[in-house]
Amino acid sequence: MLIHELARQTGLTPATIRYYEHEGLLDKTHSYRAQNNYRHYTEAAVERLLLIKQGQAAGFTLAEMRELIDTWYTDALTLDDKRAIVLHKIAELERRIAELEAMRATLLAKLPLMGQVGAVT
Amino acid sequence: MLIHELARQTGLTPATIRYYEHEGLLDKTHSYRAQNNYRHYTEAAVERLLLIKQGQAAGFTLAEMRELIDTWYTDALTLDDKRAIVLHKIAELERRIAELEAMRATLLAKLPLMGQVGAVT
DNA sequence: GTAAACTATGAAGTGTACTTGAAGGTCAAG
DNA sequence: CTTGACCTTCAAGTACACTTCATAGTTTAC
Repeated sequence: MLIHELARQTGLTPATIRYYEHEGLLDKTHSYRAQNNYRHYTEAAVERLLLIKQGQAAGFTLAEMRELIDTWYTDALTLDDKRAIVLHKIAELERRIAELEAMRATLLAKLPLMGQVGAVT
Repeated sequence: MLIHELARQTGLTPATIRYYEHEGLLDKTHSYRAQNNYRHYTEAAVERLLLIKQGQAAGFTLAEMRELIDTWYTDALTLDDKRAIVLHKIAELERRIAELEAMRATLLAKLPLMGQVGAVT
């Protein structure tokens, strides 16, 4: 598929996809160039971009997502090391979930006080 | 207290606190200027900054935090309107928590597959 | 009375993640 | 055979949240 179609399927823009490629988040397994120099994408590109998008929504930077994906493909780590890295990322997510829940609790706690003098700092 | 002490108590830097003031996140109820032009802060400043910090950790922008805090102090909204705005923010937080949990589920699902050919997109 | 450690301002620089613009090549439809 | 909708690259611009720098005034300790 062409970049326009990939953009449609992922909810990104063609410019963002080119930017991600430039940042090393996509590689030759996701696209090839046709004779006219147009990028053609595989289904793997859709899944990779959706994974990156989900990571972004979860607060990971592009660099973090690239590192995470890279651990999958490196030969410099054992399978157990790779699993440990992913488990570490999961723990990070759980810490963040706890932070959001703390903020939620803070807002809930302030809710009944709203409007009172000095209730909100 | 001076800016250095406020920074210590909040985990921010003096520069960041001045920046927040410049961005309208602190006002005269949080500090006054001494004769030497030094800022002196009240305890309210500590709580305000910790609230902002918590909001930041939860993914809210400074502009969002300022808006949220402003709803507390405006006279242009009824108490019910204010509560509705805060409830809306809480709903936003819950959507974000769901996104983080989705990412967590994605990573957990990939965990047992790691190292297998084509397992990770 | 001077050195260290604070305070101030304003402007410029940094990193992340894009977005926009310029200038041009390609392709399908009528 | 031209119009419109794609595609290309590269450079510059934008928004956010700071950080750093330059310059200068103030306060505390010895």
